[in-house]
Amino acid sequence: MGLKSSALAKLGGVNLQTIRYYEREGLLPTPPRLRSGYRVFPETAVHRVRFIKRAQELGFSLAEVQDLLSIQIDPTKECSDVQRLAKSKVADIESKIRTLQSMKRVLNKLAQSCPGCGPSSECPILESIDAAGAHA
Amino acid sequence: MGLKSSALAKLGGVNLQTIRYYEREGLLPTPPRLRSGYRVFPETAVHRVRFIKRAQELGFSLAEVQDLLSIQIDPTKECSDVQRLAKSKVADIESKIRTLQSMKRVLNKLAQSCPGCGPSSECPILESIDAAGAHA
DNA sequence: CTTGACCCTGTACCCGCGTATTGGGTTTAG
DNA sequence: CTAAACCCAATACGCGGGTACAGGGTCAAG
Repeated sequence: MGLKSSALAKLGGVNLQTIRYYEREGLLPTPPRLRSGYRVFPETAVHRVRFIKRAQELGFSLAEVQDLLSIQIDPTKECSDVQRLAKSKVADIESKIRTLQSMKRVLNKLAQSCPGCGPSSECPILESIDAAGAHA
Repeated sequence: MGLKSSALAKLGGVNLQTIRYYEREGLLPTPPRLRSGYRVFPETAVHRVRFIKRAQELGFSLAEVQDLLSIQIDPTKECSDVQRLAKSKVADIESKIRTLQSMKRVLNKLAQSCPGCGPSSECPILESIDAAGAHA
């Protein structure tokens, strides 16, 4: 019963150092210790580690994961609080997507303007980056 | 004739420190110095600084900007080399977009599954992140 | 009793891209 | 002549999310 740090790391799919890092950052509750000083985590900590990793995959920063966790724990918090965070993260992601799409659009236009042959000194791509004018 | 560091910074729209940083990183050619040690950049350096900033806006890292610049300078390099870099950057961006879109899709599904009311302890969003199973 | 596998703390380091600070030397206008 | 405004080099710091290393204690098997 109870997991030592490296067991938790293994089960959670993360590095041992990461466990300690998460504890320092307050993402994992401070575990009790054996008289030797060894940490003993409850089994539920595996759950917690996986929660963190999965929330990260959804685009949440560790600070935001903190928020999610504290909402989860605080009984006065509501589902709507969670939903608000989720929606704001979606907006966040959408804005990143828009930025990337505009980069892609410009790059594609540049790539098309280039014949793909000839000396680089006359490459329209480079010239166009050089001539950095107004470009909606 | 010739620009001192801070003049170049102003014209290039960057911080003075950034100019020195770019020089250290080899993005700006080593400028000649006055006997006082002051750098004197040619006017064309403004061009260079703007090139760097614009390439960054298109998603290129400074290391990649290096590549672009060395292609631009090397007369044996061809337009096709530039085009290759541009296309691979587009692929790069597309992959980032796909990742973000999949995050967004999952988050939206989660947000929809949440009634927006009730205690956070029963929030389907949190439960779903918790239950981190296989999720294409 | 020793060896090896494990755990601890504290500290330093990594990535990219700068920015700030400290402690000087220079140049120029008044 | 002096003070402001500028330049220099070297170094440290910031973000986010870890990772590595050094120098120790601990625990189980043989």
